[in-house]
Amino acid sequence: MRGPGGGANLLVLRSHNTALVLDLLRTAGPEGISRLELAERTGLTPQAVSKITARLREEGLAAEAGRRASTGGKPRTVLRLVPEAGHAVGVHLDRDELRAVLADLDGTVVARRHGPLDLGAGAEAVLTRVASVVEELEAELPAGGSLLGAGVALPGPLDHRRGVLHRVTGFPEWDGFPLRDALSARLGGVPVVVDKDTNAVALGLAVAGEGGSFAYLHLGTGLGAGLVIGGSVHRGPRTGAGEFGHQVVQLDGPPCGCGDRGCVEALCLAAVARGETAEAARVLGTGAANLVGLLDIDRVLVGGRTVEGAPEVFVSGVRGVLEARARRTGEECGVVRLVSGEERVAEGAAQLVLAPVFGQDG
Amino acid sequence: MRGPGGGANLLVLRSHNTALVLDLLRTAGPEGISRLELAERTGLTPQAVSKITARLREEGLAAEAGRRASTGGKPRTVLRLVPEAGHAVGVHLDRDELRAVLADLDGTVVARRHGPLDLGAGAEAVLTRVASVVEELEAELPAGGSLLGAGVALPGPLDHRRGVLHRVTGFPEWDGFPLRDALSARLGGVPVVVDKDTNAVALGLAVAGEGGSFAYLHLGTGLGAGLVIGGSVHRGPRTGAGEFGHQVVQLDGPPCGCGDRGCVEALCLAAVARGETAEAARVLGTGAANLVGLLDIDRVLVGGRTVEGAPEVFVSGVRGVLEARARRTGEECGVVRLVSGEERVAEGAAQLVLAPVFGQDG
DNA sequence: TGCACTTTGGCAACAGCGTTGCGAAAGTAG
DNA sequence: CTACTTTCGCAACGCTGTTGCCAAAGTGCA
Repeated sequence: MRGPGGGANLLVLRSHNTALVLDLLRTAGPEGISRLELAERTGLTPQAVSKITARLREEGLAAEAGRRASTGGKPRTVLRLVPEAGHAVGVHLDRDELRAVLADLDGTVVARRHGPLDLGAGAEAVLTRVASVVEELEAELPAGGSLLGAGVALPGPLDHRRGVLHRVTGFPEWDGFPLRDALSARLGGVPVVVDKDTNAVALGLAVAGEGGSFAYLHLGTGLGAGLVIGGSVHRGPRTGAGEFGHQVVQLDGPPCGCGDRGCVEALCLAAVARGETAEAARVLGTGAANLVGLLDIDRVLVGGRTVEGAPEVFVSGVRGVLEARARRTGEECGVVRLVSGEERVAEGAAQLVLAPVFGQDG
Repeated sequence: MRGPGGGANLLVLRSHNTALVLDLLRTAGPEGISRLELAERTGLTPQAVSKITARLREEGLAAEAGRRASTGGKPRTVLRLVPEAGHAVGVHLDRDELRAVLADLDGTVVARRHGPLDLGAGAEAVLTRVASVVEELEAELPAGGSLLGAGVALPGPLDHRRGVLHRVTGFPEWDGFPLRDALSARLGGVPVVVDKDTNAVALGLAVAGEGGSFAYLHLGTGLGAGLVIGGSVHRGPRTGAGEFGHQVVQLDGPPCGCGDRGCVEALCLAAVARGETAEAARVLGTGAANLVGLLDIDRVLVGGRTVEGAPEVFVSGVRGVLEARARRTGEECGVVRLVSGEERVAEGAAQLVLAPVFGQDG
């Protein structure tokens, strides 16, 4: 909670606490949560919570949802988030495919689009395509519903803060393209947020309740990572963090496409190509263990097309390396878990817009 | 800025803004800073700043320090921090040496102690020694001065949050020793903070104006790191972050004391032992490049006894690897700089107590 | 020397935040 | 039906930063 320059005034205070309450309402789901419980969880007084929830109910963001059983007195009134109070579009641009979802405040997908895409067709063509998909989904908004914005997730390294792409691998014409502003202009001023696909997935996981600090490692045609530290996505000063794939784990090893030698990505994919999946998993695990040691994160999650090919091998391989390390250091081991889902990136992209409402990723 | 559970009330708001103003006063140094400048920098209104500074002056933490030249109107009154309003003791426990300093709010050292130490003499003996040194320094407080607390920095891995040591390398009897609470009890309740030596150095650098995100790499008898991300020391959920030395950069490489193979520490120190300093620097640089890529940090700083032996070789070696990586990724290179100073760790330890006053590391 | 102007910064009134005191509402227990 | 417990809103309050206004303290020009 901080305004421009770090100073906080009463408006900042209010939006901070409001976002906090909204987040607890969202986390509680359809069963809802009582005012007193909100007070306990936030550390605010019950009366403050009452005022905040009264305002939220007036604005249509929250509503009553029945009552709890009595514990000897007046039963608690249960409140819930009204998910239809706001929507966001999430777009996943891959090298050969486009997926887009319309999600409500709760993150629930209420409409979807998908089809082939040629990133090489040039910025203008892709931009037109994306804009029309967003408008199609906007047309499916429930009556009276409003679109908070559109989130776009795509591979290459990019500047999240300015919404500018650099070096989308294999497509030099995208270099320096101001995707955020261009798309926002096409959409008539609708707010647009742009981020790496791995960051979108990591954000989606964080919002879905994957607490604390964790890393999402994505092994597909390349190897990337999304880092969540203390509940928020870590992007770094130049928003280029998460360059996991070109971490060197074999000094003077085999050359990598990036120009260096012995990168995790090169070693891992080469092992996969040789059919040595277990070795690939061990290499991946070594990189993960380095990450865990440096940042002391709680968990590592692995995913991506290549992992899907042999999930058990990758999970147990990475887990093996991490557990061996944990036995030496005495620290709790970062647990490894497999995840999947076709629309995961698009849903995470929608969260780029939704999460700030709940005080996350703002 | 957040209270228990994340909820923020007016008290939290006030201490946040007060700390912000105090930090700007500290940063401005003896020349001071005007109210209007404080308002611009914090984003608060001039009137709010006036109220905050009035309170600080009443409490003796701030004072007027002359006036600026007029720019056509009433000249600005300049305010400054009163460094004597608070002091902290910083203690550096090394394997064979103890250094302690008494620092004022500004971080200026006003008294010092140092002498040999035997960490192997056991917890009780060392505790008595440390307590007496702290009391000696407390006696040197200026008249009316108060001691805010004592910060203790030492090598091994430890639990910063609970103030408990684990595995001080080579001294198993320290395992699980609750240093913070034990020392605090000896000192009659004076607040005590405990942290790794590398974290103390990193914090000291951050407070001294080393902005943004950076890593301090310490190469002495071992290899450790202190990470600062976005202005605050990153310790991780279990406060074990910064295990830089046992990052694997050579799969199946030579065995390390930790039980793994190909760790940066082992490779680096082995190269030093062979007299191949340039190779040691290249290995260190590779580990640093991995870190820079993962976290997208701004700068890397290297130090420690081994580095002091051939500073130019290490700096240029690490810089070479980082610049080569930057040429490939197109991202700005994390600059490498050499630092030194006998009391640096002890000064940083004092900042473990002082920094929270200024809203840092709290 | 005097007057107009600019800039700083305090005083007072204010709006809005969470807090406290109190009482109505809505249950259970006997 | 009565006593008790628990929830939760209303009203008054204290404290925050904000706004409107004016005194203070300079410069610049006639």
